[in-house]
Amino acid sequence: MSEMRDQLKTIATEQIRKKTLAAASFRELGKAAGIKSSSVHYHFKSRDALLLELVKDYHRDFFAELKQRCDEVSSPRQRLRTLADMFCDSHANNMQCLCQAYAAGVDGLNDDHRQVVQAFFAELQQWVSDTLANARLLALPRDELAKVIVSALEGSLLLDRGEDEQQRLQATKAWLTTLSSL
Amino acid sequence: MSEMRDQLKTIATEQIRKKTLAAASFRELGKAAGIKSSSVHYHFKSRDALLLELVKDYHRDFFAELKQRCDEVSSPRQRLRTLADMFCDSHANNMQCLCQAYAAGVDGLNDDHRQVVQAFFAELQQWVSDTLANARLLALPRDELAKVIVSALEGSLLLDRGEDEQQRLQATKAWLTTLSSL
DNA sequence: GTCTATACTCAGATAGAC
DNA sequence: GTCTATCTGAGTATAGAC
Repeated sequence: MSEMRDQLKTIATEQIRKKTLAAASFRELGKAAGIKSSSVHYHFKSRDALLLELVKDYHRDFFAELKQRCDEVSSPRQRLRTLADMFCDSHANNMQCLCQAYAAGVDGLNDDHRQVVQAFFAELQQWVSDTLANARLLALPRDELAKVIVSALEGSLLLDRGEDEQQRLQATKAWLTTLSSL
Repeated sequence: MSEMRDQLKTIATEQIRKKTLAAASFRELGKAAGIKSSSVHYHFKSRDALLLELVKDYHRDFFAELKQRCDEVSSPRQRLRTLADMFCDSHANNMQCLCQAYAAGVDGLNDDHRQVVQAFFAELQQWVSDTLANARLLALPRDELAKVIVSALEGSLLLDRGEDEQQRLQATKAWLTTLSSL
């Protein structure tokens, strides 16, 4: 992979997360990287192909960071807080979740895109469910509770977008610590 | 208000909720209504003005329906289920929440838009908080729990988008019934 | 690898005829 | 109210020179 190629992907991801899916145009990417849009086509055969790569990279990088951050964290409660902190950090950097941005913009997306986006959410739910494995007294089956937790985190990040205060994110974080005898 | 004007607003809202914010262009609206895009400008002085009106109408209509649906519902638990059902119905109609679509597309929006969108979420949180007023044994202050509930509902609707199953919506709905001694 | 040039399509917006 | 015509700008994409 060339450096320019990686740079373009970095810029594209940032544009989408800070603005919208539509904001990552070949023209904008080229301008930000100092080349022409026609040159961007040398690196990516189409915009669809680029968008697909971005999700796959995001998926990989997200879980790499999550696992790294949880390396020394043993308690389920602390692991959930660590996950919530990743969402809070996104907000602090004025970034939405890439997959959530894709979900909101589906009509320009094909089946491949939808599939990888759902794969991200599914793995996130699985991670949360695994984290809850040793919890007792849960009001719901842990697979179901995991779906609620992921929805609440993604929803909080989206609803707090553009606001200074993290009112929903902090509420969700507080809620996570009350879930059970973790 | 002319009929064409109302028709254009109806079409625009549907386009945004079924597709994306960007899908509601003057050209598309005109085509769907059988007039030219230049004629749409007769009814709305700018796209920004149209978008602003749409949120205000959505806000009004959403709470009108919510209150109507809750007319004969007394128990807090049943009221929360009724709210969740409105989100499930949106999904069944392949619609996202208008305000959530706006939140995901903020970069094309101005301060006026952000303000009315946040007003919608704030009122929804207030409604949920009021509904929880008589609940006991909540793990969080009810204002905080209300934020989590709204985030979970909005997040569920978004993450389930494009999927046949309502896996997150149904999980969230089940969770709502477990909250406390409602 | 990057460029210019080009083709096509779409968007928002306005002027002026009817 | 709706039209045609037009302007400006942005987007994806390709061909071919360097």
